[in-house]
Amino acid sequence: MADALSAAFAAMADPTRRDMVARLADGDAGVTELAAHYEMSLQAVSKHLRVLEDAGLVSRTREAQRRPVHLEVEVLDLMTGWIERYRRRAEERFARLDAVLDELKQQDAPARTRTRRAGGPR
Amino acid sequence: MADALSAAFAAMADPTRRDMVARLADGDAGVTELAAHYEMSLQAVSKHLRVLEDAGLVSRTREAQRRPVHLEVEVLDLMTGWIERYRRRAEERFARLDAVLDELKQQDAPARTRTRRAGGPR
DNA sequence: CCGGTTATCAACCAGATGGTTGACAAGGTG
DNA sequence: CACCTTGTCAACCATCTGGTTGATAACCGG
Repeated sequence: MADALSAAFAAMADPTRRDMVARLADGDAGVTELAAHYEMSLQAVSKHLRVLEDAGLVSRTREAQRRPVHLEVEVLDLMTGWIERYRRRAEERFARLDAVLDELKQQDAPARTRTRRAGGPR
Repeated sequence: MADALSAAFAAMADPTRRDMVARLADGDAGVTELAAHYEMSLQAVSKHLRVLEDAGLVSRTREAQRRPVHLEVEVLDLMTGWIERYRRRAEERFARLDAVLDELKQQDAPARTRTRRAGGPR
């Protein structure tokens, strides 16, 4: 998997793991405590948590024999940061495109002097 | 896969597909045009685009024989929306926790009257 | 009409993923 | 100590994923 973003997105691609993240947002929880909400073995839940941990989305602070799972928000920020970056680029482009279209419309309406074969902009 | 979020996150979990999204943010592009940037067969690129399309991240507006690929930002918003929602919950919780700790510190310092066995708030 | 460009479909393959069961380690509590 | 709770490790299995190659479809230029 290598890069952090791939691991993070992959971790969030599973509904069970997203639900775990949602629950952990409201407070730390033990593995068994989490497992109570899902119809799968404790081992499966443990594996899901390992995936989240490897992605850096979660940490297990060992506290005596309890190993409460804790949500880490930094990687969440990494994801939204990436997405927002390119979302913004796309939107700036749309804005520019609209500007050009407006300009064309204004140039086109008054007079149509340039030789222009069938079908204007496309 | 079923739900939209799972498909979206899964689509973004691949570095090649994220790179495609990044490029498409700067403008629509054809399959071959995109494929030029990757060391893989055209078919593989086509499959990646299909994944993005199935996730709703991309659309193919058929325009004569050209089938330019176009980035759709709505699903990106869906993802950031989900993440930000729970990120906010976690942060509100941290804020509340800090408040409680501050309160405890102030109560604790002057006098320690309540019977309290080892390990206060869990 | 023939050939080139562009893109998809189909079959196949190796490796990752999500689940199972069984065994076991580590920490309190009777 | 014996035991129960909590959690992980290991092996196994079915399915999904990301890539390949080969064949085929759709469209345009000469």
